[in-house]
Amino acid sequence: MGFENVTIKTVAERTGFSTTTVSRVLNGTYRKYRVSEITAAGIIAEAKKLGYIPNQAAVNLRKRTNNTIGLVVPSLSNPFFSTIASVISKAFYLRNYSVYMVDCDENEENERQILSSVSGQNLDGLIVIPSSTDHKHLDRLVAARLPIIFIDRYFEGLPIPYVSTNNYIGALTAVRLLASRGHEKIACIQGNPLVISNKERVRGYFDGISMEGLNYSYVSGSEFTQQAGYEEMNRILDANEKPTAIFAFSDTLTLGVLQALNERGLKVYDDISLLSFDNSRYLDFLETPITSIAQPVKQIAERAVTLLLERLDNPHIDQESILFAPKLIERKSIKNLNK
Amino acid sequence: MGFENVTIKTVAERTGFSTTTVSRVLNGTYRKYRVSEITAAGIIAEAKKLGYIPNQAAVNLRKRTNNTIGLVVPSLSNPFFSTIASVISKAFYLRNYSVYMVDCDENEENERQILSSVSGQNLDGLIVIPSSTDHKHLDRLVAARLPIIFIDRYFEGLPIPYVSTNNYIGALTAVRLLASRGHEKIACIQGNPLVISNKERVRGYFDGISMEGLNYSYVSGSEFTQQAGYEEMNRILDANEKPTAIFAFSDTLTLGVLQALNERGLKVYDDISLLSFDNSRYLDFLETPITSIAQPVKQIAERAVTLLLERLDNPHIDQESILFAPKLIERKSIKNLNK
DNA sequence: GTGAAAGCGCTAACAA
DNA sequence: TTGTTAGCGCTTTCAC
Repeated sequence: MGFENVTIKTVAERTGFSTTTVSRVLNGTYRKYRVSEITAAGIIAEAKKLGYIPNQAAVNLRKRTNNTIGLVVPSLSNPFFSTIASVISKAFYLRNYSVYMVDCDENEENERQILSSVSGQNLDGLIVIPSSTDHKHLDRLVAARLPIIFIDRYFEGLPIPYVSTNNYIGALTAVRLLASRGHEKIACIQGNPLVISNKERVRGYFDGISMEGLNYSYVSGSEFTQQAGYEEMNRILDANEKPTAIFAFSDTLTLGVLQALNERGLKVYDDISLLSFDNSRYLDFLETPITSIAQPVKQIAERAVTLLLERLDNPHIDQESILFAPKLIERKSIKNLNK
Repeated sequence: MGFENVTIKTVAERTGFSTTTVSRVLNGTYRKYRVSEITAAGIIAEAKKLGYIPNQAAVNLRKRTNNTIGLVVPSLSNPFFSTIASVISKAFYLRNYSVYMVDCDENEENERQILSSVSGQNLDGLIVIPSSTDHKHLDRLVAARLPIIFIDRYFEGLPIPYVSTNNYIGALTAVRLLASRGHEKIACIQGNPLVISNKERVRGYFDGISMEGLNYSYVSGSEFTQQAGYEEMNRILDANEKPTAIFAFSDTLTLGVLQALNERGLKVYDDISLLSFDNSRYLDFLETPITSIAQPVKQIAERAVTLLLERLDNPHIDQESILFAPKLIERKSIKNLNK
């Protein structure tokens, strides 16, 4: 830092007590050792006067724990993830935990590296929204019994609790709603195809298609960005067989869809129906308000916090994963073709 | 962690070299000490086999530095801040720095506490978007010569470089544009009134009003949230003297404005003109696309990174603060009253 | 080219 | 009620 040389030793010398006593007082365990209140008060006063601040590295090295949890997210520039990060960060702060947060940029290799160095940080636990397809790089951490909770994306082979939305039901609901309005050609634009939340939506999409006995299906897309949505939508509009409805797997994708539509002077509802995932606040105010599948983002984040906290308290607790129910928010982007 | 007992000592025992040599090899300084390549290769191989991961707490304690920078943000749930956080996090990751990120929840007291404990973390530097009005709690860090960079918000009394948008010019431009379209009653809805970026916008607003010789002015608002925007807009609509144009200081506020308007069946442009700050992507696709003042968010974040990195390299460098020019993005939310 | 030894600041047995 | 002592894992001076 700079001239942070005030240590317990300094305080010990100035008060005439041993470093042990000073340490006990200053880390709050002194009652347990029945240090007299008067001694404690003196030490605390002196520490304050000196501007003593405990060196966390020393504490960490000694106690082999940090009061810090790690939070690994794919990308903070995606509102879905940054909202989660915000909730988690605040929740742990309130409980005197630090959060060591890393943005993987939706990149598997980054995630691997980050997680491989994570054990060097002596973290107490980890909340991760994986960017990765497999979990080899996690196995070591799991074996070391580091408490981990997954959000949004998870690995079915791993005995690690996860919290997410029931994406399958969400997509199924979406498709069936569209079908009930007479849509027979429903195309979907996916995000990251490697990730389970996306895969589950695809599965729900196909099951919806087959339940409804439709014989058109179309899935494409590669990542959850506006640019990708834009490109995919253009591809769809350039194809021979055009869908009557689009199911976009996120609002970032939706923005790209709208961009493509705009450029061609096409209107949501009149020219093509649209349904999205995420239910961002602004959907209400769009030219055509867009029907969407909402995820309970805050609940998801809060549950993850609870789970990790439980686990920190009791490392041997048995925990259940949870898939929250998505919620259909109807607006005005779906034309009724039943006439 | 768990059973992370592989230390340099383990590696030393297994290879027959001293911990000194092992340390030199494993932290990459061995060339300097002319350790033979063959020794190095053997040690590296063994370390890899053992799954050795350096204990950062020990490194930190010994070297009194962390390769970690702190990032203090008001709230990750605000897209403006989360975008910045994303850029910064990725940039430092690329340069092998860890980022210790904290969300203050736009709360002064939180920030104070966070910053007071920060020196215990042995951080190498700090990027902060302050939530606070004064800088007393920063003085100690400044005195300790900890490299700090401010983003968006800053303190003029402090010799700390900042990077932000020229908010004054942004607001001035906005008001003058509105006035040039014949608007004489322009109300503005502000965000956090304590924060300099907001204050500068207010100043620009008032200067615009007076330059244009208008005699109506109205400023209210308390925080950068949709809810606040909604409440303020309702207040405005319930007042006797109604403005013809609204200048909202962020897109989060804008959403609240639209919500209030929607509820009353009022239309942007036809019933009231609207201009916002932030230029979110979705503004293009709103029922009435909204004219906005854009901030170069990524540039801001990247410049902050560059400044801090420079400072880390050379602690005595003299650095310039910078105010980026805002950019007016015209859309269709401003009616021309000059007829 | 390699190693012995000291010590970063803190905590925790163990003693008294 | 308080203190002595050892040591967490690493780096670094000094020595050879």
